[in-house]
Amino acid sequence: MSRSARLLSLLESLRRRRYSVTGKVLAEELGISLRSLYRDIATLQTQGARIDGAAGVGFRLRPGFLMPPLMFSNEEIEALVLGSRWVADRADAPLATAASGALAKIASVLPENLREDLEGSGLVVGPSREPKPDGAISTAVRKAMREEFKVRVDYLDAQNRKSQRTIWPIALGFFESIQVVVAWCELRQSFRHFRLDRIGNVQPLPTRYPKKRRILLGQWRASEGIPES
Amino acid sequence: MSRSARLLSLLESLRRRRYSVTGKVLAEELGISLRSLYRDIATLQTQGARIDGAAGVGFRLRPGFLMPPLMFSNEEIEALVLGSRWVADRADAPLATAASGALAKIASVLPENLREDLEGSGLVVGPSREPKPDGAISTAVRKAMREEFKVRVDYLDAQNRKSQRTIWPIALGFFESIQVVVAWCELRQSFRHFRLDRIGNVQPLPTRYPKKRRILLGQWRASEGIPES
DNA sequence: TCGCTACTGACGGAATCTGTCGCAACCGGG
DNA sequence: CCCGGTTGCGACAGATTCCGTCAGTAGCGA
Repeated sequence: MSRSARLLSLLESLRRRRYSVTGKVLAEELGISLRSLYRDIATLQTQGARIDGAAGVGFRLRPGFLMPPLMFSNEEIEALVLGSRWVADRADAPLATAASGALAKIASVLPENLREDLEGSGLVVGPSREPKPDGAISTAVRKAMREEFKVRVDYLDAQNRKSQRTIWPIALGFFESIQVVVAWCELRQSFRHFRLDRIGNVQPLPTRYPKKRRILLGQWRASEGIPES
Repeated sequence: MSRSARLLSLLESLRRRRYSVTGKVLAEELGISLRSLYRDIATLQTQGARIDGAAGVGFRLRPGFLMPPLMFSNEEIEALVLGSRWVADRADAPLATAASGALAKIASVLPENLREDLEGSGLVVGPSREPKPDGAISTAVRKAMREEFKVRVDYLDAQNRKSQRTIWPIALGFFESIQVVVAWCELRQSFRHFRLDRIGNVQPLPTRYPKKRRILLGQWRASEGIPES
């Protein structure tokens, strides 16, 4: 690989990661020595890329870019198509529609050859075995999450006890056949998760919850020991 | 000026002009010889830049090398993030990397407020229960599909009989825990599907298969009664 | 304090780049 | 049909850059 190609791919590697990467990892990824990596970083910096390097932590590309990114590779197109097909198959109707809408927008900026890749992609998703869960609940929960509003739900717990709770939904997890909403539960005053198929009814409340969802998400991650993805 | 810096500014020069420029002009602008300019153009082309050069006319950068800004709805962003996370979790390593790469590229052409939606998306994919299948086989099959090449595989059928077949892979299906490749089997002279975890070895052949993959895909769909997605 | 990591400098051998020359192929206009 | 302008390619020798290794400094977090 030529050096200039390598610089571009280094930029991509940095762009891809939202948090710090150590030089050693990058060097291995590119197949060069650590010393050369530092030289490459220096080169990019002199050309205008804003790269933070902190000792003991790693490198990070600050948003604010030297160049608009290059066009998608055909593998990236494949990944997007496959992912969208999965969403179209597994998620509730509005989200499924959004998935194909997003794909259409991407297609419209693609050069001819890549558009062919997109349209003729051979990566398909097998149909889900389980029947689709109630889409209305999923849609309502996502809406509340997006806008950071509280909702009131009728819930049936694992022991089949009914309860009614006010929760602050902060994440929605997709598993093989079920979906689980992670939320702060006002009743229990702690983070809980609720299977979507055990929620009988969702009533959106007009009250915003008092913290940023991102903050809550971070706290939940910390409490469960889940690293930043 | 280092060569890599020069390549970037050559790209800028080409992008700035809507119509053809002669090599001589570009060479003078960059302060290099004509021969070196041709070499630089060739380098950019091998790196994916689509540059038309017509004798007697000049060079021109065709659109589609750099990504234009994109606009999505919040729901479309959510769909893309969710889909990409699923791919990043379930597919083989290169495809998983491509998924996050695509997302990063999308992020960098998004306006600020939408970028926040992308980074703070609360839609997550539960970890797969099954161990990941052998990524090398999946990668090799995808490559053959993309380039329409035949491959030779060692296969263990449902009755545990070993066989070696030359197949034309045309599609790869992702199911809950397994992946299945759909292919034309030269041995059986018909479309067959092969579980990826029962393929012991994949040997890429240097021969292209004689029909377009899209045509074969259509024939297979017809033979199975699957509608166009 | 310790471990990890970002940085920098120097050096010699390897790899790449550069300009020059020559030549073929192609386009448009005379 | 020819001719000037242009892209494109190969070869070559000298200049330049690049690379890995070794050594050392310094900052961050625990």
